[in-house]
Amino acid sequence: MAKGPAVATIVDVAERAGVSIGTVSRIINNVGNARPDTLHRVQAAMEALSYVPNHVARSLKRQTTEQIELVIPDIANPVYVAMAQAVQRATQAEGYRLSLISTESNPLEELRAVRALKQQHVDGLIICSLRVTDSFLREVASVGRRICVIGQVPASCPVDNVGVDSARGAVLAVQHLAEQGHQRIAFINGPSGTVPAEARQRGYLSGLSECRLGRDDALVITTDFTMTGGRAAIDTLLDKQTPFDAVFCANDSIALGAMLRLQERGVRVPQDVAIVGMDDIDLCKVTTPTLSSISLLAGERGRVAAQLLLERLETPDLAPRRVTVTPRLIVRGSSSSYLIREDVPGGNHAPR
Amino acid sequence: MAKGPAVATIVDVAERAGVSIGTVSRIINNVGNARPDTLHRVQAAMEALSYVPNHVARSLKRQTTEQIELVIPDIANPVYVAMAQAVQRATQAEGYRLSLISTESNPLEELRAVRALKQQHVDGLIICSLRVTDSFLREVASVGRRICVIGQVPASCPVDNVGVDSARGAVLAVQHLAEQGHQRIAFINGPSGTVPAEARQRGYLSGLSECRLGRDDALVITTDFTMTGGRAAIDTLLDKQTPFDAVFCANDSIALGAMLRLQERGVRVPQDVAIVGMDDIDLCKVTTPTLSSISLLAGERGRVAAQLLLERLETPDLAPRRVTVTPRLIVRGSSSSYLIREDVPGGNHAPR
DNA sequence: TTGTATGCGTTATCAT
DNA sequence: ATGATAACGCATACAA
Repeated sequence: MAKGPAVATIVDVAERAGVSIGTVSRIINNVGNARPDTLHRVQAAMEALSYVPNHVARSLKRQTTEQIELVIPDIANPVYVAMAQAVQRATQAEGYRLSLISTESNPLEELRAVRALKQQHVDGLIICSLRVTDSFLREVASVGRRICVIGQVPASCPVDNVGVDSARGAVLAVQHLAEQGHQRIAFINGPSGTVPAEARQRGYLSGLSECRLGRDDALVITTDFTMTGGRAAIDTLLDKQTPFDAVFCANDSIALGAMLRLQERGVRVPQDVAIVGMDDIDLCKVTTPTLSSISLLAGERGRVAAQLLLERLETPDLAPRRVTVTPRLIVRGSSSSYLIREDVPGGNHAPR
Repeated sequence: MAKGPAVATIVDVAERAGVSIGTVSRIINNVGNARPDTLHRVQAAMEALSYVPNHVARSLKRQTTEQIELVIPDIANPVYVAMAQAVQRATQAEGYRLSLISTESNPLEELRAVRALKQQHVDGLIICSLRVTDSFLREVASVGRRICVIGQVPASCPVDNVGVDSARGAVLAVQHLAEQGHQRIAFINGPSGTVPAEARQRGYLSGLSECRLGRDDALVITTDFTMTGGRAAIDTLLDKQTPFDAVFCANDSIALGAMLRLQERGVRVPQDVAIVGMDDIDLCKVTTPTLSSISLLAGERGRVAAQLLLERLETPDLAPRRVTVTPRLIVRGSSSSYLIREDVPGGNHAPR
């Protein structure tokens, strides 16, 4: 199925130009010298036949595809989009083509991607996985070193990886809210069982104790990592009648949904309830009020991952390296009445 | 640079199993029959060497990569993401791998993508281009038929393509607003010069005349296809002091920005000003109020494009086909006070 | 049922 | 400076 059309090969060019294929090949890759007239004849032949080198054959011979694959869990998530853009910039600059695969968190798709590397389909692989299972790691290990994992991998797994201390990020959020004078800080988390959700919960709790705030399980809600999830969580929280004066959300989608729902139900943000999200997606900058968030530096992680992979492709027997980036707090209107919105001159947030 | 590591080939397997490479190959592709014991020996050898077929060599021999490439202008735009997801589903179901390229509207990148097809890198190509230039079309034509263009291509270009009548969509928006009793309908358009912007402007104008509404150039603003653009446009409009009771925005990002800015400046949506956007991105469903929009059926277009391409790969000498989808009006809260929000039970939009 | 040999389109190593 | 030829790893037509 799906054979390509007949197309000129290097043999055709050589024939038409009346030279050997060796000569043509040398000219294509401009290695060695060619006499001006043969050069000219060959170029004319290439033009006439509109010859273009077959990349598959070239890859087979050179044992290199000049292609890198990036695997992300969900292309609909702006965080991974930012990551992809950073990776693309970095790899493209080095002359590699980047192909992007979105697995929709389907482990089978992740496997397919790793197999593409085994099959020499691509030179290297950057994979961002939410659930780093043992079988996944075994697969990764089996595939050699031309891989870089974005996410948490156990120290025992000798593979390049770049992670982020998201628990630390959660601590930052809680600290910030506490500093603003909030005492009862709710936490809307994603589905338990995923690595990110666990880490954020840990961070939330240790943030509370660092700030000497009491823990109240009624303030912790688990939901989906979506705006709809955030809306629902606020309804649950409000209907519980448990008072709260701030919410930390495990990602920005939740936070956005939560903020909208609070406003719909007549709760003012940030005056009545302050909100901090996590991921720092672009949308944070344009809502009313703008949304404070913990940046997990998705773009930065992508950039670093690309760099690690590119270095490894150059020098395959480097020792495995592991990089961890530190989250940053981005304060905006949803957690600070004193803040003028950063992007729109003459914003609408008057001091308290 | 970047050679792959040494890995078992079919020769190694044959040697270890004590059979010929022909036999191994036949077993791999389970064609013909093999005696149980040889089958077993070969499988054992493959296991032991953890053999995996080299996809590049296979592609060269079979003249097929089983890979399709999708080229979109901007991966940060939810519309293209929806399109990509649809294409991915369709191609994956047929056993093709999809690799996604985002050109950031860089014509050079589009060229690179088309060249990948020429180089037999991929079996087929779906490309969604904003500015369909002559040189682009020449390139496309030169590459054979294994391509499907999403967007407007002149009838003279014999290539599969799927388009959408976005002018018609704009008419729908204006008609709807007029039916709601609005008389002075502003239009916030994207940068002039792009094909989509031109079409939407045409549609807006013919919508006005169809509804016997006067045209007022003061009500037409040109800006970026972004939320920030929408915000700025509203400021311009409001400061002009030209009255208006509705806004049609050339895409949803603009519409979202416009709605937020109106609300910030104390204008109620939809009571004071109604809004209709275009593209129907997911975000429309979760704002307050929800945003009416014209769906351009991005997913549908992706699905159809994939189908066209797959059919062509099966049957290369089909005549070129061209499909045009018809936009749909999606009424939500931003243009209808009577509407209860569709996604949240007990929404907050009381009848007028 | 299995083995042998040739070619897919390039590149690279030899001679010339 | 150029030509001939052997790989790259796999699939297949043909022979055994």
